[in-house]
Amino acid sequence: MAKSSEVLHATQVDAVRLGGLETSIGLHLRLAQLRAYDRFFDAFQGVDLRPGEYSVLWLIHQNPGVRQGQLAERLEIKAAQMTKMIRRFEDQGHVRRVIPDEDRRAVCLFLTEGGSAFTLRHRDAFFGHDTHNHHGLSDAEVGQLIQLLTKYTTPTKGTGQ
Amino acid sequence: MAKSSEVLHATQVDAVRLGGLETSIGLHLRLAQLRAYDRFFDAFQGVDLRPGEYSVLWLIHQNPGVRQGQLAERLEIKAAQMTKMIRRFEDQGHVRRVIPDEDRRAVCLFLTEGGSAFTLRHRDAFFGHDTHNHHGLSDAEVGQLIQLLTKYTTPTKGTGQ
DNA sequence: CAATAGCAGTTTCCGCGTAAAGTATTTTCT
DNA sequence: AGAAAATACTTTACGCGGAAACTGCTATTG
Repeated sequence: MAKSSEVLHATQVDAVRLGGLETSIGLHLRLAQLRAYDRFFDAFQGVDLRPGEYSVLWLIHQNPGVRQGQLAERLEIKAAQMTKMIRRFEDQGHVRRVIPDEDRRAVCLFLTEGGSAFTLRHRDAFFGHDTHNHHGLSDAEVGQLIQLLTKYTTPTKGTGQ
Repeated sequence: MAKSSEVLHATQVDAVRLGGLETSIGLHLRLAQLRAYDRFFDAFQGVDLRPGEYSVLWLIHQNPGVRQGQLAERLEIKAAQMTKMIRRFEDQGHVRRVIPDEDRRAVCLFLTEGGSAFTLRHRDAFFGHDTHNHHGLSDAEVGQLIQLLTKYTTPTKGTGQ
């Protein structure tokens, strides 16, 4: 019965005619990103953290004193969203905000001791789920995929074809 | 001055040490999807439509009478979200909902005349932005990218790695 | 054929992500 | 130096997207 329902299930999905949508990069990107999310949450079960949040913690760990705006720009997170995220991290005791004397508009970010421990504790969960064990893709394929995504994201202006 | 600020700008972004994040598929997928969104909105200037919404209209156009659940499953849109989207389309006069006698729980979807015209009118904007003119990627690269994304999204279970 | 389980879709509630406006500080221009 | 512009972030308001609970209909089961 499980089998027959699965077959029926597959039949229904395949029954939808895509009419050209099957070659839509946008749709494939969406579906791929949903998988990436699933895998992240599998690796971070019960931790209540999102991929973007771990990325921010990791970058602060790698760049102590980095400014919010630099992280926002690099990760293409909007400034408003970054403010809220950092506020949450501050409330959780993971991140410390420092207003530098050199420019009192800016905010420099540091991990607390607890935040650093947290970040390192989940390092393998994050990079393991994403950098290694790429769920069916060989290392070469991962390299190719990243290269193609980068090319799609950053159209070559000067050196391009 | 524009030039010097651009240089400074680039310097700041490059100053962020990624520490392994540069090979994160998840991050690259996010950045690529943001570009796909940008390009869609460029192509649909002033139309107030999102990629997922056009996809749904297109699939209804290709599959008159298709059920909400089938679209939701194929596009991995949650049922709750699909309900709201279809409601909006109905309010705009693009889509007609029909409860079939064969199963009065279900909802079958049809484009109205206006909805069909709307969908066809923007067909090139959608497929042009996404299927052709892939912003720096050759046709072969697009094929490769889609193949890799598909493989990432749907890990081969039976045939193994 | 009534009771139970399952299904298709809807409603409610909540949080994230964004745009736009606001605040405080620094830089530029004259 | 003082006015204007730019910068770095914050606040506010709003819509989308998701989880969970709910409604109404259909299929199963004893």
